[in-house]
Parts: sequence; C-alpha cells; structure tokens
Amino acid sequence: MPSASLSGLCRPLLTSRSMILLSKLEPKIKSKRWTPESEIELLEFWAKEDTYEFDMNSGRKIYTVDTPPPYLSGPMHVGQVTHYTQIDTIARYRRMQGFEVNFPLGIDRNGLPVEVRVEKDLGINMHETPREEFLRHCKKRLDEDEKVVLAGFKRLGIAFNTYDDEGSYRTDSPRYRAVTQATFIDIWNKGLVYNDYRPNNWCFDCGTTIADAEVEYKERPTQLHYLYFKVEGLEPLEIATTRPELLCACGAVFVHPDDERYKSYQGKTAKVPLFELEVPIIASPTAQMEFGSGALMVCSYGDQGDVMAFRDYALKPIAAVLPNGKMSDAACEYAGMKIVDARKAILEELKKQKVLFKQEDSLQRVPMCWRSRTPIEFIAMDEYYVKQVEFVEELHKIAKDTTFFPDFHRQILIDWLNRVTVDWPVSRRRYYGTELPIWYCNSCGEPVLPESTGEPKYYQPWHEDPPFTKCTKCGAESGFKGEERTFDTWMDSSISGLQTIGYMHNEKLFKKAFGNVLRPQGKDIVRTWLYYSLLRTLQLTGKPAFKEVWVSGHVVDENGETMSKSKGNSPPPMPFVEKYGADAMRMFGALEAGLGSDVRFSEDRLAGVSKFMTKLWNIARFISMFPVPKEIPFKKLAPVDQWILAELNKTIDRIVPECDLLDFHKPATEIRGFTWNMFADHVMEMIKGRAFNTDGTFSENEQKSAWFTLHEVLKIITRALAPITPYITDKIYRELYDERGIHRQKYPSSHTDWVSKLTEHTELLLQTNSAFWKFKRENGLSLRQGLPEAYISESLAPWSKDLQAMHGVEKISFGAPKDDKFVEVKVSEQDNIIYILPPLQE
RNA sequence: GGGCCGGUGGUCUAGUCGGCUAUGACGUCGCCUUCACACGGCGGAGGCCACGAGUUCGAAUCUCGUCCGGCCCA
Repeated sequence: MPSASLSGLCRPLLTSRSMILLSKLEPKIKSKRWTPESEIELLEFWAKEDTYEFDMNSGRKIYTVDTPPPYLSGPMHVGQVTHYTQIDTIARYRRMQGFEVNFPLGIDRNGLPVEVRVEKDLGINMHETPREEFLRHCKKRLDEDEKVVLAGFKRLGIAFNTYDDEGSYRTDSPRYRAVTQATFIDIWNKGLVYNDYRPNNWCFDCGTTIADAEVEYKERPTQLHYLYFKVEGLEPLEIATTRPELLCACGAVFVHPDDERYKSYQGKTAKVPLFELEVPIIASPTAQMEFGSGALMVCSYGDQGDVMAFRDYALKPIAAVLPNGKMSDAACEYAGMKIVDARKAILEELKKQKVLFKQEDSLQRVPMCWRSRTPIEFIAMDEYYVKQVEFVEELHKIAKDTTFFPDFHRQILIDWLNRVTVDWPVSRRRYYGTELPIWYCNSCGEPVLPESTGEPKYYQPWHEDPPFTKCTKCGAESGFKGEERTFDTWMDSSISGLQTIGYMHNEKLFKKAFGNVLRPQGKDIVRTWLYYSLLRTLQLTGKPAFKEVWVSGHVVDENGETMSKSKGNSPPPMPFVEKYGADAMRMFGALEAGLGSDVRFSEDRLAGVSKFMTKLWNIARFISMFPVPKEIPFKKLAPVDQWILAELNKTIDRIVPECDLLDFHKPATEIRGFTWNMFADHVMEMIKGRAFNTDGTFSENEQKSAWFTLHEVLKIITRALAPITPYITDKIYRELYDERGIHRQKYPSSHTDWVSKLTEHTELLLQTNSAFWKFKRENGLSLRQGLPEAYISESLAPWSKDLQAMHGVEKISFGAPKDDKFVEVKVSEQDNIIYILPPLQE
C-alpha cells in the first residue's frame, strides 16, 4: 500500500512536519493498473443504462450515422475492428457535442458469401437443393456468425443506440426487405427499370450476372498466340490473340485505319481458321498498332471492348460459352468442353494445321468477380436493369456539393462516375437475397408488380401467390408465375441510410432526420456502396443522400501489405483486445494514421499505446488523493495554475477543429503529448509540493488552487479523450466526478478567458527543469537531492515557489550570482543560464 | 497510359500557405527501486528530410523532372 511507508516522504534539505495531513491523503483510486478486465465491468453498467439510446423526440438535432452494416463472413479481422472503433469515435464525439445521435446497429446478411460458405461447408449445391431448405441453412449460419460479431462489437465499446433487436436492423429481415421491394416498385413505376437481353459480366462460380462495380481486374501472365487468317488475293493476315477458344464466335477483324501494313486489307473479308467463317476486316481506331501484330479478332464476347465493337458495328453475336462455363454448339466438335480444355484442344489443332506460327508471353488483365474471386465472362442473359447513366450528371453535382472527409477521397467517386457507361443490372440468379417482387401473367407473360400503398409488404414470389388476380395488361385471370431471381445485394445496402431514418416506415423520423446523415465507410467501397446509395436516394427522393461522407483507409500489416487470411498476415484481433484492452486498440486506431491513410497494424506499437492507458490511470490515481474543492474562478487561481489551464486551453483550441473534420489522429496525439510530456512530467511534479504542502510553505488558498487545477485538467483531458477511449475515461469520471459517467458530458471547448501571459515562458520553464535534472544527473545526485541555492531567469519568478519545492532548492534568486561557488548550467536551446550552488559533500 | 496518396533517425510518424539547431512514439544505450506510475523518471546516441535541377537572402516545405511504393481506373 502506498501509505504504508512514509519514510521516503522527507526531502533531505526540507523538513517534513505534516505527516498527519499526508496520512489522510489516500488515493481514492486504489489499483495501480488499468486492465482489460476493468473494461468488462463497465460494459455491465453500460448495458443497464440508456446512455446511448436514441430519442427522436428529445428536441436535440438528430445526427445519423449510416454505419456500414458489416457483412457476416466469419469473425472480424483487425481492419474491421479499427474501422468500427473509428466510426464509434465519431458517434461519441457528436453525442458529446449535443446532437441526438442516431447510430443503429445494422447487419448485412444478404448475398453470396453465406451461400458459398453453406455450399462448401455442407457439401451441397445451391441450385440442386430445395430453396427453402437452402435458405434455412444460410439463416442458421448467419445467426451463428452474428453472435460472434455482436460480442466483438460490444467488447470494443461500440456505442450503438442499442444491441436489442428493436432499434437495430438486418438486411434480410422481412421489414428491411419489404422496404427494398417497395423502393423497387417505386422506381419501376417511375419508369427507371427495364428488361434487356445483352452481354454482361457473368460469374460461373456464382451462376449469375454481376454489375461492373462488382468486377475487379487482376493482371495475369498469359500466352499471346499468333494465327494466320486467310484473305483472298493477299498474304494471310497475322492475328494475335489470347483467347483462341473464341475463334468460333469471331465476328470481325480490326486493324487500325492508319496502319500502313494493312491498308490493302480494309474492307475485305478474312477466313477464320478451323471454323471457316467469313468475317469483315474493319478499320477501327480501337486496334492498337503496337500490340501483337496490330490486327485483332473481335469475338462475342472476349472483353468489354468486344461488347462495344459488336454493338457499334451491329455484328451478329455468336455465343461461344454457355452460362455453365462450357462451350456451346457453335464450337462444333469442341461443344460441351470446358473453356480451358477447349483452348488446349483448339491450339493443338491449330498447330497441326500450321495456322499457329508463333507464341509469346504476355500480360493479361483478367476480369474477376469480387465476391468469388474467379474469372468472369461476358454472356448475354435476360436481366432487369436500373437506369443509372442518365443520373451521372446530377451525381457529379452531388459529389461536388457533399462534404468529404478527407476532401481528397472525393476523387474516387468522381473517377467512378466518369466510368459509368451502361445501366445497372440488378437481377441475380441467387437465393439468399431480397426477391424481385414480380409475377408474370400465365396468359400474356406481362410482368406485374404489387401496388405500392400503405405499409411496405415483403413478397416471396417464388412460393407465394401474388396479391392480385387480374393481369394489368390483358385482364386475364389465368394465374401468375412468380419471379425466382433476387436483387443485387447493393439494392438492399444502398438504402441503409434511408432505412435508418425511417424511410417508408416512420415518416415523422424521416422528416426530422433526412439531410443530416453521415456516411462513414472504407475507400474500397466508394464505387459500390457510396455510389449506389447516392444513386438510389437521388432516384427515390430527388435529393443528396448525405451531408457528410467519411472515407477511411485500410488497415495493413506492419510492412504495409493488405491483410488477408490467405497471406497469413491477418491475426484474429480479439486476443489483442483481451490482452491490451479495447481502449488501447481504439487509441491505436486514432494515433497511427491520419484520416484516409492506411493504418499499419503492429502488436509492438499497440503494446506501446497500452502504456498510455496505465499512465493516464496513474495520473488519475495521484490526483484522486486530493479533495475536489469548490469551483474557484479562473482569476482567483494561483498564477501558475492559470498558466496550466491556459496551456491546456491552447491544446483544446488545436484539437477541436480537427475533431470537426472527423479526424482524431491529431487530437489523440496532442492530448497524449499534453497529458504525458507536459502535464505529468512537468506540471504534476511542479505543483505536487503545493498540493501536499507538507511543510506549510504555501497558503491554504494556494494549496486549494493546486487541487482545483489538478482536477480541472484531469476532467478536461478525460472528456477530450472520451470518444476515443470510452472505458478508462468513463471509469475515472465515475470514480471521481460523476456517477453517471462521462458520455453525456459536453466535449471540451475553448475558454476565451483562459489566457495567461505566462505561456510566453513555457519553453524556458520546461528547459529550466531539464537543466536542474541534467545538473543532478551529471553530478551523480539523486533527483530528490536538495540544493542550497540557485539563480534562475527573472521571467520564471511566478513559478519560483513551485520550482523550489520541485527541485528541493532552499533559496531561489534571479539573475546571476556574484559568488563563484555557483555552477553554470546552460539551458538548452535558450539564451539562458541557471546557476546552481551544489550541496556540501558529506 | 491516366488519377490519387505517399517516400523524414533501425521502425512508424509530425511538420509541407518557406524562416532559428526537424516533432513525437516504438526500439536502443546509460543512470535512477524519488512520497501516482519501473507498463515509470531523467539523460544520450541515431536523420546528407528518396534523387536531380530551379525559384529564393533562406527549401523537408514552392516549381519542374526522375526513381521507388501503395491503391484505383483505362
């Protein structure tokens, strides 16, 4: 126990008279360490209280945080942990600013990943399993994963309004899906949806069409094959291709109009080897003269360029590849073969016929499905499309007018908008998603949708009768066939921001909250989640979805590489939380990088951050020894205390503008620096003597002023840190100041009257301290060792009594001594010298 | 090929509307079990601020170019 031994309390050269007073000063805070276990105790408090509850009728301005509903795909990784704690910091900050924060827990459960995992884990195929049974498996799996993720969120201290079902949302709930469907019916009625048969990105693995936004490109080494195409009356044309298996779907040969080599070929026809097709030779500027031979074959559909070429030149497409990934009848003897096998066989035959005359290594950009990570092909299917091209211009305007944090990440959205050239295919041939609410008339085939009146209703056309009996087109009552497809999951998640504020189910809330919504998200889903959200909200409401968009970087490993399970550099995060605490983890996320930059995760550095928690805890423990005096007006405080509060005020002035940019990097750094390097190392050491007042050197007012100041500073730094490290700050507040905790307190703001002329001398003061320490160290004296006399700068006169107590100096004078027994110590980086009379040797 | 971001002691980072000797953290070395904290205190070592040129009295900071890395897009 700290009070058990008082022997060390006497300064060698100062007498100690007030042992009785000291023995009364026991720290209110007993433990010497802040531990992760203490966090768990607090969680129980929080669960019982309604600190974070959302009350739309509170009268405060509503601020909505449209959190990314995490997609459930197993336990969280380090990146998600950091991401969500950063977002939570924003929510907590806004709450402390006095907003009524609407921050609901949302979970995204629709879509492919769960289907894939169920297929893999149970060894079943989605399309061969009864639909209802398959959906049951998915739901069960999601429920299990959800428990783990929610426990993780809770442990991290994510302050959602509630963790109860009521007040949270899940994208697969009937209520959520009902709204997704209602919004679809709405845009359908507005004429923004159409059906079309056109080539699109097809993922074999998922067995469905996907949107451009869901395609990622990977570079891959491949072989470039040079083939002869016969041309009547001329030398055979040399064609370079990476996709010989598509020969049977060749529709044309392109050469560049300026290419002298092929001038005479333009307008003629070429003969496709093996398949004996006659195709036109077309001059097109899209042909790159430098690539391969400069002549290329255009097939339906090798890539996006081929799709455009077929459209532009009205060529008749031939489907070479079937949706099941096998060659079609067009491939003649190769029909039914898988693509890779067909390629091999075709190359062999070409070689045999001496049509293949050269092969070289090349690089190919392979389009991949971002969910299944497998290559896609362009395959034509009937799909529903949502018009987006005609909204691009207006979206550009919204992109320009919406506030981005950081501003430079707006560019990701602009780049994407510039790329949007085709409409958005939204129908998916999958099961675990929101169903398209469409039935087809058995008599005329007309698609009929339910009417959109009243409370949105959830429809499952694949096993439900329609809510109508008569076809709107032909009037027949011959029954309907339900649509079997589901929506692209972005159709669901793109309205999370609207759902959160009651769109179509709580008009009162919607009216109050729309227009003050923050979208926080990672930079990797700007072109999907952010883009679609803006598009859909514009289509539905005619307005911008968000007031503010916050775009964060990624968490990468210590070497700056993306973390992934397959690379083995993605350790599970929760053991770190158990070891160092959620606050340390959260502080790490704030300290390690500015907003928008990538955060490098490193356990060593996390361990370093956790030391700050201990430091803060012990600062509070020390201060908890002293009573909290009644409020003392600033002007009545000791000049030194005014100086401390003025310094703190300067720090607050620097951090608040950063907080308002939703970037807590600098605030975290500044507060840590002030707390540790200024307050603990200098200020506390300096006014310790006055706070204890062991020998009655100071007046009662001076002592109380010290107590008041210590507590005031502690209150302010804990409140300034509360959004970042909610646990330790709340605990300190509960122990010392307010049993209701810290999280409904106001965030510190600048006190215009907290100014002190003494701040001009801060640097000199700190360095004078260093000079005393340096002197003692260089002379082999203990830091406790007293000194008979010293001369310091006159500017430091206001601190002289505190400095005397701090360094144990019997007598302090200003200027320079006449006596040459004094030792000169240079105050580093200052044009200043202090003079110290060394103690007599014993 | 285009866009965005970045390159600062061993590692990470602040500073980047030009201005004293470049900030802090982690690590490292030395001293100190001092009355909150040894997960602490004090002190030290360690940097041609990626490279080259230019503007300037003065450049980590501004301009141009080069190289390297990351991400996104064609």
